[in-house]
Amino acid sequence: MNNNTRFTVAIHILTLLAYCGPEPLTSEFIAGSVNTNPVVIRRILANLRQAGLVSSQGGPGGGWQLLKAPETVTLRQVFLAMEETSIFPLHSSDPNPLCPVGRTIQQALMRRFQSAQVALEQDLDRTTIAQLVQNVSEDC
Amino acid sequence: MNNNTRFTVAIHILTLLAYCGPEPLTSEFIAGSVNTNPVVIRRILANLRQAGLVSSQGGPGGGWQLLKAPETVTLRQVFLAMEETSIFPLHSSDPNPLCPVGRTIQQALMRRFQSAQVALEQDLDRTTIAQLVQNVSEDC
DNA sequence: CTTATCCGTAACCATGATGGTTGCGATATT
DNA sequence: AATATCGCAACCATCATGGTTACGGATAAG
Repeated sequence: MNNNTRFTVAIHILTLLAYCGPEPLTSEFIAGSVNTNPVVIRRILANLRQAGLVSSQGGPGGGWQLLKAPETVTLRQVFLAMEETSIFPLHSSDPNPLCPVGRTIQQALMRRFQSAQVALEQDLDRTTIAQLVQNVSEDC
Repeated sequence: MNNNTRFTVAIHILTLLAYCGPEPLTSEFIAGSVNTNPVVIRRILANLRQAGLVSSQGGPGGGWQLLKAPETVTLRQVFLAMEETSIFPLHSSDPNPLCPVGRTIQQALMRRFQSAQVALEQDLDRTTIAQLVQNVSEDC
């Protein structure tokens, strides 16, 4: 499965935005919590903005804000905002079309993988950013 | 999510073994269907053997055979045999422990991701190698 | 209007994962 | 003995990923 941490960081960012209240947070501040470079944060936030989850504002006092109530943002929405392709990639080189299995396996797998991804997304849809904020607060 | 094709190739191999009947198939023959190098095939088959799904035999006339009826082998078993770590990796560098969110987010995420993975596996468990063989046959 | 912030984005780099390849020893069949 | 096949280590090219620098543009504060 995918080996990048963008989904994890995206959730982290949104949880932080929800936790720290309505004031805008700068990418530098967020990077301090995530422990990475501000540009990495902005790259991910660009996707979240494209998905309508956050807005950005330049200049002093600027930064990033949530556009939706944390109760209404599910992990599924975040997952989709990251534009991951498929959770399971197919063959790196196309299989042998002269083999009955090679000729047909990819189409069959695409259907199965799609089904699995739907199941995954349905589970992700059951968790909201608000719930994660709740978790953090409990831990204090 | 993970970006490797081992799961896909593993399913391909097992489907081929089930489709081509009980005679052993060589890694070279399998590689011809998958369109890759025999060593790549053997690497994946080593995992499947470790999981008790196939057996291997050296020497002329040797090769690989299924150890279980295709009706009893689900995609979940294949998935687990590949020993993928977690479908969603956590941060590459640990988040800031001085931040309330950074300090607690990983544990919360591990729980959520675990839940999502269970949902995924449950869906994978609904498909057997026999069903994939059926798909191939229909297509002929 | 000038200055200090802050975002937006391109470009580059180091690192690691992945798949492909070669080589050779071990094993089993004939 | 000869052949076919696995087992496995070693190496390599390619690519994805995250980190970093750099710089232009926009905006708020004074």
